[in-house]
Order: sequence, then structure tokens, then C-alpha cells
Amino acid sequence: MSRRQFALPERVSPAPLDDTGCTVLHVDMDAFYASATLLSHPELVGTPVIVGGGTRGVVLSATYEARRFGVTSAMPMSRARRLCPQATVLRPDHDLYAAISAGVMETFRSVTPHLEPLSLDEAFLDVSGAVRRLGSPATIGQLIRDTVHDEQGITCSVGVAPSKFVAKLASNLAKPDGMVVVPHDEVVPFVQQLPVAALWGVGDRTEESLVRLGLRTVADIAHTPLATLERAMGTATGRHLHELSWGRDPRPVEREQREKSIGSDETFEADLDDAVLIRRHLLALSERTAGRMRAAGLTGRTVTLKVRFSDFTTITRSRTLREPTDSGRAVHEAAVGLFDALGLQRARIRLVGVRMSGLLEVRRTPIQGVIGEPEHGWRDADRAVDRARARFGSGVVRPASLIEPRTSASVRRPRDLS
DNA sequence: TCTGGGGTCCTGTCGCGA
DNA sequence: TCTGTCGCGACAGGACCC
Repeated sequence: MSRRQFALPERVSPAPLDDTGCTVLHVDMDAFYASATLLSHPELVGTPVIVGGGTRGVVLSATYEARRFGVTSAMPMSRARRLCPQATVLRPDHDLYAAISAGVMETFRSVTPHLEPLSLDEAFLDVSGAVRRLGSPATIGQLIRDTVHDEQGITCSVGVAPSKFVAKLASNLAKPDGMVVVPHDEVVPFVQQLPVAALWGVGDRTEESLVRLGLRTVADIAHTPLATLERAMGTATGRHLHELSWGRDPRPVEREQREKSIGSDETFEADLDDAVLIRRHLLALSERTAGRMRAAGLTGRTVTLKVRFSDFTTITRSRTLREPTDSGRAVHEAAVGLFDALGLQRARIRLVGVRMSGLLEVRRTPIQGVIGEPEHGWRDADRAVDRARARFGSGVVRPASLIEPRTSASVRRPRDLS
């Protein structure tokens, strides 16, 4: 689900064009979380609906009826409610989204195994091997749109182009419920008439920097010397932008990739300054992170602690362990060590997070025994807990220190403990 | 306006060993 | 032995994506 929308330039026709060699498809569900949520609220179809929640939350998705009022995803909920007070606000249902996503990806796989999912609701497909069986890329794009609509009851948009970057731009322009084909010889004029913010990797900050240099359109970037761009934006970013501005994007569609880090953050409903409480939240986050690593068959070596203060400044501290681990206890120990080393004195903290990187497959990672640890130690306990949670639910087993005293009502519990 | 939670990638800095 | 420097890994932070 792309967050930036651009107007359809006049020169691009939404009608099917010469799609020879346009073997990359980018398929993106339209307002995915909102559309999926409405499947169980059919009475709200055609009305403004915002999916999100929490006093400090942001908009996860909104129907196009709500977007007409200026509501966009990632917008603070408080602002969204002000812009569109008549909208119905619904809480997200992540299990439902995962189920629909699995169905959609299955449809994609029936077209081609050359599939690169980007998130729950979008993917690149390389259909070069499917053309003889199913027809031209545009025909395949339409087939996918029809199948997703018939089987899942939601609509999607498709971009058809010679490269990933251009296909993604095209699907953005096709929204909602459309398809845009960018023929091979149209790529350069197509990308160069777009604003710089359309480029992959250009967010608010980079856009500001480019505008300061007098660069407003992709054509402006294309006609700026590479050395100037590299000097102003850094070597990698400068080169990247220059390549994209000429429609050059040689990256192939790559099948499912291994994650490089796994972690969890938690924003508190009210800022906390109690170190004891924060350590308990770190335990919950460490347990959650380690549980996800074990479920994925991974261990990690580097523990990164993230702390966001009440003024939104954010710091990170990391420590690389001597041995990789998938134990919540070890992760927590490192996270608390990093937190204590900050030496904070009643600082007001908005968010804490724990992330593990340096991931390795557990079957390739000899786990060192700990001197003094019994033969059936914490690793066995972790696995027993995993089995119990898989059978009875995530909240069924938890460290004793995370059990709330009955009298404590002022502090919100971590989500997976309630 | 007041900013979630899951990630990836890039850059600059620092310490260390060759 | 001392100094400079080069490469590399670790770390911290920022920007970006969905």
C-alpha cells in the first residue's frame, strides 16, 4: 500500500498499450486494510471508514470516501477524526488481513513462482515465463484483478512495465481499481514528468534537499550532473536517484527473502518515567521478539534497544553478544543492560523497543551451553512455553514478573499480556 | 498536527589490528 | 619502537518504506 499518490499524467493512457517486454507486474490492493475490514461490515460500504485506533495511534487505512476529506494512512487518529468526524472508526483485524493476504499470494503463485511479496497487500511478479501460457502481461494483469475480486471480494490495481520501479509507479497511478501499462519506449518520458517525490527513496527530507537545489521534477534530476547529485545527497543516494531518473532499475524480481532483523516496539498510552515499569515492558518485548525468532528458526547476535522520549527524540543503543541466542531471558538481560547504561533520571519515555539483528538459522548455529545451567535449562523451558502458547494462546504463559498485581490499574498492560 | 509498528538501508564515527 | 594509515567491524542515528 503506497502512501504517496500522484495524479495520472496526461500522456499515459490507462488503456492497454504495447506491453511487449513489460514483464514486471506490481499488484497493490486498494485501501487494503479498510476494504478487508468492510467485508465483515457490508453496511458501511460506500461510507467514510477509518481503520486504526488507540489514543496515540495513527490511521492504518481509510476508505476512498474518507480520503476525500483529506484522511491518509499514517496520519494521527486525532487529526483524522477532526478532518472527517462522520467517519466510522474500526479497529484493525490482523488475523483477517493475514488470511486474505495468503489467498491473494496464492493467486499470484498460480500465475508465476517468480513472486516478490513486499508486504501483506502488494507484490512484484515477473511474468516472462507465463506469457505463453496465459497471454500478454496486460492480459495477465487483468486476470489477476478479476481473480482477486472474485475470490477475495476486494479490488486491486496493477502496474505493468519493464522494471520494478516503473511498475510500482504505474500501479500507484492506476489506483483505485485500475491498470496502467508503461511501454518500453515510454519509460523515460513517463518517469521524467513526475515530481521528485515520486521516486523510490525520496521522502519528505530528501524532497526538501532536492527542492533546495532547485530540483522539482524527475527530469531536473536527470539533467543534473551525477557528481553534483553525489556531492549533495551522498554517493549511494545520488547515484540511485540518477539511475531512476532515466528509468534504469536493473533489480530482478526476487523470491521471498530472509528477514535481517526481528523486533518489537511499544508506545505507552501515557509517558513513563518509572525504570522498574520500563524494565518490565522490556521483558515483554524481549520475550515477544525471542518467541518470533524461535518460530522462524532463527537466532540473533546483536540486541538493539530503542528509546523514544516524550519530545519524540529517539536514541538507539546496541550490543553484540558473544554467542547468538533465541532466548528471551538473554535478550532481556542485554536490553536492560543497555537501558541501565543510559543512566536516565526520571526521563519521560514514550516508547521502548527491542530488536535483534545478525540473524542466523538456528540449525546452523551451535548454541553454547552455559556453565552451571542444568541439562534441561531455559532453552527447554522456552520451547515448552512456545508449545503451550501455540496450543492455548499467546497470553497463557508469561514470566511471573509480568503478572499484574490486581490493584495496579493505572498502567496499561503490554498488548500480548491482556 | 503530533506523530504506530514492522522493517531496510545508508552514512559517519570510532576503535582496533595489521 | 614509534607513527601514520588503511581496512574493517561495531555502533548510532537518520531517512525511508509499507
